Amino acid sequence: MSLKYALLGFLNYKSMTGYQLKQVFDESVRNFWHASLSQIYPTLSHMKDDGLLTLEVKYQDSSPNAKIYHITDSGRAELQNWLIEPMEPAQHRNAFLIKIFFGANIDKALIISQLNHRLELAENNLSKYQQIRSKMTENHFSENALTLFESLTVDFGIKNMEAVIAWYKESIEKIESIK
Amino acid sequence: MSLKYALLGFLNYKSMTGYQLKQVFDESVRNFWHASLSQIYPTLSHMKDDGLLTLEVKYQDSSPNAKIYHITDSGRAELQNWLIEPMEPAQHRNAFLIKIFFGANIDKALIISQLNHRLELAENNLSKYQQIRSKMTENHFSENALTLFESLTVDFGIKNMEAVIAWYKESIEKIESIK
DNA sequence: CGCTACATGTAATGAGTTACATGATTTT
DNA sequence: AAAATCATGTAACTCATTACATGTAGCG
Repeated sequence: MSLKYALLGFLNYKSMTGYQLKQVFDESVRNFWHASLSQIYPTLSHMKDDGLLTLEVKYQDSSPNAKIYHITDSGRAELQNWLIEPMEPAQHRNAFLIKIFFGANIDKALIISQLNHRLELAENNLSKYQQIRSKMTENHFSENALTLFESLTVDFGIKNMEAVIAWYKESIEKIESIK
Repeated sequence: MSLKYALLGFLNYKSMTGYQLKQVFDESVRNFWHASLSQIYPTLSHMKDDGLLTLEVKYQDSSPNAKIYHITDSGRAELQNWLIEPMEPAQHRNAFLIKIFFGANIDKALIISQLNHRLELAENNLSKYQQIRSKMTENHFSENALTLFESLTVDFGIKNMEAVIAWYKESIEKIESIK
């Protein structure tokens, strides 16, 4: 369960509500980690039970009471341990490659159009990531440890999109050239 | 549930037992899809209930009876539909990038050693994939539609490993250069 | 008048992992 | 004698998605 560690990471920077954590997720790590509110809320509550967080309730008239979570020493230790301890690379499943693997079963034009669709999406993603990266450079991001690491995750996205874009293009050509 | 479609894909080529399907998986698509026997068996049984497969029991003395599954017309149609219909790209989670994102919280040497470990693994994977690819070329693979698609999945793995290897190397350099 | 933001959850379902259970035959 | 191969499963658990449920305030 890495959601736990991502939550600890953000709460280590600043105490927040589940709702705010969702926003922070969506602004920063959405491209490689996403979590819904209906997953965040019970996870926070469970982490509180485990002593990783404490809860401060802020009473409000207009909205339901906001539950502000604070990281505890125990939570900080848990985060540290997770960051320090090496973990084996996850074996990602790729359903699209299953489709490609069995691609000979359908008309090649139908595969090519799916590849083209994904090529377009990947090109959009790439330019989105490149824009994020440019802004980081403008803002003198990645000149200190704190921001360097954030910029590396964007670089990962860029490298990845470049690789899949090249693969989409080559694959389309190869499939077109076969009789 | 893509396991279902992967099973249909293989059973479309040849009728098999769950045990044999596991072997076929491990020999061909393991690098982008893996399934355990304890997941395959109930899935096959469920697919049979749904009319996608029929069951032929082969009585044996030495081992438990082998259950050979055959794809039905309905199963073939389901496979076709899935192959034809476009699907949105999955949003993969990457726990390691979460670690990198919060990397400033720990000693940089501990991050670098994790990056180096993964770099080594990725280089091993790359050469493994390249060997598979060479054998395919030797065997005149990828000269017809049936084998071309299989070779494309290997090319994907190669492109991907090359990209992450470059990222690992750049990241290590950047982290080392920061004070 | 409807949409978005704020703010919280529960319940059901699906997908996958890990542990447990059985047992003969063949290979090292 | 131990390990691998053949061959089947069940049960408990984790992680994540989707649907459902509630309600105010402010903006256009």
